[in-house]
Amino acid sequence: MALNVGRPLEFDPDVALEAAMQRFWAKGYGHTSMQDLLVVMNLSKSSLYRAFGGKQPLFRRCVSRYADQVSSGLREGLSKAPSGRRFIEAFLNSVLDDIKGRQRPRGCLVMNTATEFAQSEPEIAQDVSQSIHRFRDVLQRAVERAQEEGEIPKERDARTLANYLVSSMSGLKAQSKAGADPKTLKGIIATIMKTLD
Amino acid sequence: MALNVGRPLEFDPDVALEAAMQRFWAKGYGHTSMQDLLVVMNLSKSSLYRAFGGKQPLFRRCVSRYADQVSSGLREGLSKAPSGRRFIEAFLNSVLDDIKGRQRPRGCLVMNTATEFAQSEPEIAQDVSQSIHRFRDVLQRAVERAQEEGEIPKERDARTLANYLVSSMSGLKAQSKAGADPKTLKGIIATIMKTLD
DNA sequence: GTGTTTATGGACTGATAGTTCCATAATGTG
DNA sequence: CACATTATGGAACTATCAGTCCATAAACAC
Repeated sequence: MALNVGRPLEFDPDVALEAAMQRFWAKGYGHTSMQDLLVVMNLSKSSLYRAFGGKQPLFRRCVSRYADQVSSGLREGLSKAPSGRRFIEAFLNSVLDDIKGRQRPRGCLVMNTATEFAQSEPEIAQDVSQSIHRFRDVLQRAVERAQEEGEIPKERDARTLANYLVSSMSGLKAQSKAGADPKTLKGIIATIMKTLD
Repeated sequence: MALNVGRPLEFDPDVALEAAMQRFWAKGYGHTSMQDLLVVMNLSKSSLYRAFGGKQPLFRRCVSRYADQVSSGLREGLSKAPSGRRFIEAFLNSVLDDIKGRQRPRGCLVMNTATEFAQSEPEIAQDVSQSIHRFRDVLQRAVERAQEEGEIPKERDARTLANYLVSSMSGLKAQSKAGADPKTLKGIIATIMKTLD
């Protein structure tokens, strides 16, 4: 085995990846240049290419990283939530955090990617689809828990409601990107919640 | 007045604009190059710049054109619909048309624009916001009509429900762009419709 | 210290981006 | 038939794009 051979990396790949992810999240794939990435990741061109392969491979790793963070965040949130229904409410309300203290809402990196590429890159479409399924699975468990807790009627189909919640969240984030004010968003959220009765 | 002076245009601006709009709709602003536009609009670079001013001015006219077409289409659909509620149902189901007979769903040009620019260009943000308000207004009238027809409870706030429907439609289009299959979309639509009860 | 391996910085490349400019062409006017 | 006006085609321009290459540097093995 040839481990620990050669000059060691001068940067932390995890830190660099996080910086790249934040950039792609804020500006999208097309509007992020390699120059942008080099600056925020604070490394040289050769290092970036050697470590990450190029712009698109780097982007896919960022999307994957984002999906990991979000879905594990959701799982943790669900485990700590007082009830399934309260978790769903908090989940929807999180769209308001995207506006507060930020000049431009970033939306969800996965859905932004879906919109930007729209099935034009099969590998990316695959990544997107898989990430969404993971989000959906957590929400489905939340719905099932809420049903056990008597806060959502048991006769509703949990899978369908989970898909509905993912779709609703996409819509909310789209509205916030389009400039909707918090009051409007809150009205929409309340309407979505009413669907669960 | 100096009308009909000079060499006449060799192309129909309306036809050229429609072609550009279709292209921006299918590929987004960033992924559409001037070269693409020259080909689909079938005119020379100088003609494009002289007639439309450049890429961004052209894009804004395309978005405006799209919004005009969609909102007048919605108004006509509402006037011909058997009921307000049936119109809303048809409106939501139209997301399925975006998939049928097309390899890549295009979504809604206005929401795609909102996602791509996310308030980074104030003028475009303004265009987007105004277009969404126009869509919302038609849906609000549909809700009010449905309320008069007894198909939606009168105590519901029509404006809020209209915002909810716009948001829901954005979510549906995002899901279709992310590769959701028709069965999933239909389940989401049914859930949205149930909200109106 | 020599050799091997990997990382780094910076110059370089070819392609393409959006835009400008100018000579030429086509119209109506006087 | 000039003249003013507008449109067209294509070359030229500057900037920037993503990506490659190579000489040099830093580590460990022997």
